[in-house]
Amino acid sequence: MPKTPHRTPSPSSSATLADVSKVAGVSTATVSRCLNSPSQVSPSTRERVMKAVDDLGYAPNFGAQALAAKRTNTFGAIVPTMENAIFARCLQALQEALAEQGITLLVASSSYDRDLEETQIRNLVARGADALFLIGHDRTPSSYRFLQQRQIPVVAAWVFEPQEPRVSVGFDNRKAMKMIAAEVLAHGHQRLALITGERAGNDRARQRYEGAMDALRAKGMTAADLQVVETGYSITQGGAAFSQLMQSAMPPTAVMCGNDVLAAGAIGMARKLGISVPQDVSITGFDDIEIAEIVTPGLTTVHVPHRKMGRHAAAALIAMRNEGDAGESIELETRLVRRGSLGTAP
Amino acid sequence: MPKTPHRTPSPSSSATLADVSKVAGVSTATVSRCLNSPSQVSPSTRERVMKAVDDLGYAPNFGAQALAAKRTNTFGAIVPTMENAIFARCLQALQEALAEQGITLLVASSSYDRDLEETQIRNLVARGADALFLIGHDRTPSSYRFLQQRQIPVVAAWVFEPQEPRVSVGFDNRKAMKMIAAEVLAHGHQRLALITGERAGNDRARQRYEGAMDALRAKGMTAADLQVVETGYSITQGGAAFSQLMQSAMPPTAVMCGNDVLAAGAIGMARKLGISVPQDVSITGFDDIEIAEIVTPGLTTVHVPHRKMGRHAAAALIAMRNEGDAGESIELETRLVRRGSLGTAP
DNA sequence: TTCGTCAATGCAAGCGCTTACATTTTGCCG
DNA sequence: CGGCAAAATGTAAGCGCTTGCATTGACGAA
Repeated sequence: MPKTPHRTPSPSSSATLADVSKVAGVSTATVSRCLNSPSQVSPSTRERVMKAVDDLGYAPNFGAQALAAKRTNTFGAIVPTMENAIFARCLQALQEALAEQGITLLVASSSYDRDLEETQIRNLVARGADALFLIGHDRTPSSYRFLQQRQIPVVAAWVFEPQEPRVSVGFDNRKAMKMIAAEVLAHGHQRLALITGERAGNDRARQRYEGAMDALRAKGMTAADLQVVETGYSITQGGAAFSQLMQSAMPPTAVMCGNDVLAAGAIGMARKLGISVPQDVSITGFDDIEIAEIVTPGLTTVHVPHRKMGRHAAAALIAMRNEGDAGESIELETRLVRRGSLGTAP
Repeated sequence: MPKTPHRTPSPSSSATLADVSKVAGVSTATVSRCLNSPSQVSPSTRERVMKAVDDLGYAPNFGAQALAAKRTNTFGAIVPTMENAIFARCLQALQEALAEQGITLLVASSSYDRDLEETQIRNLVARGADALFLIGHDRTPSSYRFLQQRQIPVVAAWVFEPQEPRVSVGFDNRKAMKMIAAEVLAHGHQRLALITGERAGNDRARQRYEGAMDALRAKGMTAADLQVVETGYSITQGGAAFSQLMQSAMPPTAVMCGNDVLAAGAIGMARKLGISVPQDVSITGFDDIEIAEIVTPGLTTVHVPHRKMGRHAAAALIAMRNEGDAGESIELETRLVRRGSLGTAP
């Protein structure tokens, strides 16, 4: 019997396959098969092995497994933030859909920072992510170079750009924002403002701005007619931006917000300032996350297909990984949700 | 020159250390050192190696690295949900504190399900997590057995139980809930209700219930005086529970909620039902997440030290891993936050 | 010039697992 | 019972990386 060079199995430290095999009196190959394709092992052996696994509290070492098998069944997702619920429902759906196929999802957040996103991309890929779910198309060139080099399937959500070569599963931000801006204009508002997150490095924000402008231009208005405040992505910052806007000499009668989080901040601040919505000022959001329904008044906003994006992205990613498929972009619809926060101009 | 058995570096597939070493004309050891302890390598070599790394888009294979180095510098965190912001700020702080020490945080969610949590624990440990951050103490015995076997440092947050052997960094849920319930009673309310998430498998929820009862008992009331609705953990379910409560023959004048998410749902539903808060009914929350400030009226709730828990947990976990330290529980303070949702009994 | 020293580098043995291939066992048929 | 195919199991070669130890080469001192 050839001696195995492994250390003796110590109950208080992590057991290895070899430890299990020794206890069960079989080879490591048999243990491995027992775990990965039980049908190849005789029931009696299987039972013995499983008992050893249990006794030793054995759990496979993921790194070693990935190294040997060259697949991880792990996908990665990087979203700009996990501090609010904007991407939560979509991620949840993504995770559920992947779990059905036995795929684990690893999630990281980039804090709306392209460099941090690049780090996270490398991180997830190094950890063996077979495919990646990202938000938007706006990232560093080196991120794209890296992804390209490693041939990692990638799907971008929250955008839809058929002319881009990258595959996206999402919606047309510009069109959607134009829709809600047009609705605002239809309510007779003339003095308009937009609170947006930082647009540099965020294609969704830029497109939404453009969408708003599209609606204004259609009415013969120009960039000068839209007061823009660019700020961070938190509720608090939304509130601060709103307060700043309302303190100007000629405050807007309608404040459109780049997302529901900023809008919720604005509504909260309005209450604090004693400004009533929508009598004194109208406020609109974007995304239709749960908070939009909770605030008073409810937020008039753009509903985006959170769960649908997650599901379709999962399907696309799986196809791309399995079939080596190049992947195809999918456009999903958005729709206007009318609640109380948008009223006619005073 | 000894031939290396590796495949030729192909630009379109992931490069390995060996590929880099070949391109740079050095040994794999040098490349490895270049990446991990650059000071050991001469500047000229370093430069050459770095260029090769860059050209090839090389990124180390995490699994192989962990396998060889026997440390991952990765910690894991499992929270009950990522669909709302309850744990977000704490996780953020945890992540920041760990990042300062060069540690990566992997986050998973258990959907308030103990079995799923066990799966996630095994998952993260298999992936090489050196230490784990968990919520509460209520998990399957086999989870504890597993953790014990692998000697993984664990810190539980959101609870504080000095009598438990497990280390926790958090606060006394029972005391905190007693505090807010006492405040409700002090406002003259007699007909009370509690909306709570499922208590089985959730020690925080059970303790909060007990805390509420403590306050009632102190006034000579009994379990019969507290109408309890147990439901899920979403905003929607909070709203539904509230609606059910208000439709009873003798509706409560104060509805305490197990957390701010449920409370926000209740407030939203109140508006929908045309019930005014706090004139017709008072509502209280727990946790003091951002949403508590945004809803109308603002939520009277218990502020918990989100970021502090994250930071202290990080420190404890690091100490436990490095010094083999057993770890010590830390109690943090909560405080009552009075906003508009709690008023005097009608 | 000859050492000794030390910084820079290379060599090669694993880390824990999977899997192609080789070997043994089992069950059946003639 | 012998013989054979199929089932069960074992053997051993890596997967990509780190690191203890050996080797090389430069430089200053003797």
